[in-house]
Amino acid sequence: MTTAPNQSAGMALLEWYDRHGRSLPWRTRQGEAEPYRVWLSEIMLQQTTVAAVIPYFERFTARWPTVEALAAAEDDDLMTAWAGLGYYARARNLLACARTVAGQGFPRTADSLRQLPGVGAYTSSAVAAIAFGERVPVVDGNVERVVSRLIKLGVPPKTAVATVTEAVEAMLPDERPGDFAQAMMDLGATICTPKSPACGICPIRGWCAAAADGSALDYPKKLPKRAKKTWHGVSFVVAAPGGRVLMRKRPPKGLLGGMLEAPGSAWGEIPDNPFAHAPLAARWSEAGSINHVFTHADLTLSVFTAQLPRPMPVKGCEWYCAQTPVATLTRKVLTRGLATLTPEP
DNA sequence: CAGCCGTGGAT
DNA sequence: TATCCAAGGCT
Repeated sequence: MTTAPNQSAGMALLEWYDRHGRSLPWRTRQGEAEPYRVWLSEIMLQQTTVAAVIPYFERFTARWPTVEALAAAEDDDLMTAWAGLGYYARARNLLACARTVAGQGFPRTADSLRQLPGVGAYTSSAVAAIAFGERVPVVDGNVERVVSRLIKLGVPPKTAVATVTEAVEAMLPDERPGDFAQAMMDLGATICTPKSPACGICPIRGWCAAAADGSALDYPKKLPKRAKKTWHGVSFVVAAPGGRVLMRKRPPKGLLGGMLEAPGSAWGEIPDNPFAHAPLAARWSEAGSINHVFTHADLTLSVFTAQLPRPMPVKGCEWYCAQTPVATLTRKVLTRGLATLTPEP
């Protein structure tokens, strides 16, 4: 029989964190971190790996060193800087949030942070704990997994938020709530991993019911996964001299909201007449197709391409530099189309 | 509240 | 290739 997670486990975890915690660009060595950097990193890290975030974080903080600087950014510049990172609603919320906070500083409690756009239960508590030292439980995916194993939680953690939160509160030390939150996440990221947990070197295995009977891989219990849709569509890559390419801006909300794309059809059933969706009359070349995986759908786009002698006005579209940062899907389409126009030897 | 919302890396 | 999944939030 193991001891249920308690404050001693929390303190053991803090000692481990002091020796083995990761060094990351948004972390400071001692004391409270800059709220701006903590908030920015937490938004970027939503459902996004540390490795993917780091270069974006470095670029953002170099270009916009303060929340006031970020608040003064143009919408298009912000979206362009975010291009490739995904979940673009985060970028729109980021800017709205910065403009709300600029000049008066961030709210300093989880409850007040929670009112900001794009800041939910996790992010509000994480920023409050890490940047302002509020003693609140922080529950992310890592913590859900760690706790599921500690107490052998028999249901998916999303369906037992109160139980998970109570377990974290039971462990929460009196001091250093921010370090404790980051320690839990580091433990989940480096020791208590999804597929190969290193229970043998875990600093809190003495409190872990799953480690005690070798059942860590049975947790967390998973929700049944839902079926994916398959979408089809057509895209048209139109090039003009000077490295120009024709694009349009997607509607501000929804999938890839506010991002640039090559003109073409809506996505769904296979279009019966692809050229009905062409932005203009031209001699089209087939450029093959590209595949793209969204969280909830697989997309296949047939790409057609044409070269114009010069840029000309097209309703609903504008001409852009082909190197403009765009969402990954659009980058795939442009690359495919432009490669067909200028084939490699 | 279950579905929507990106992407890239690991296995 | 298929699948999972990574510091979630919104509706």
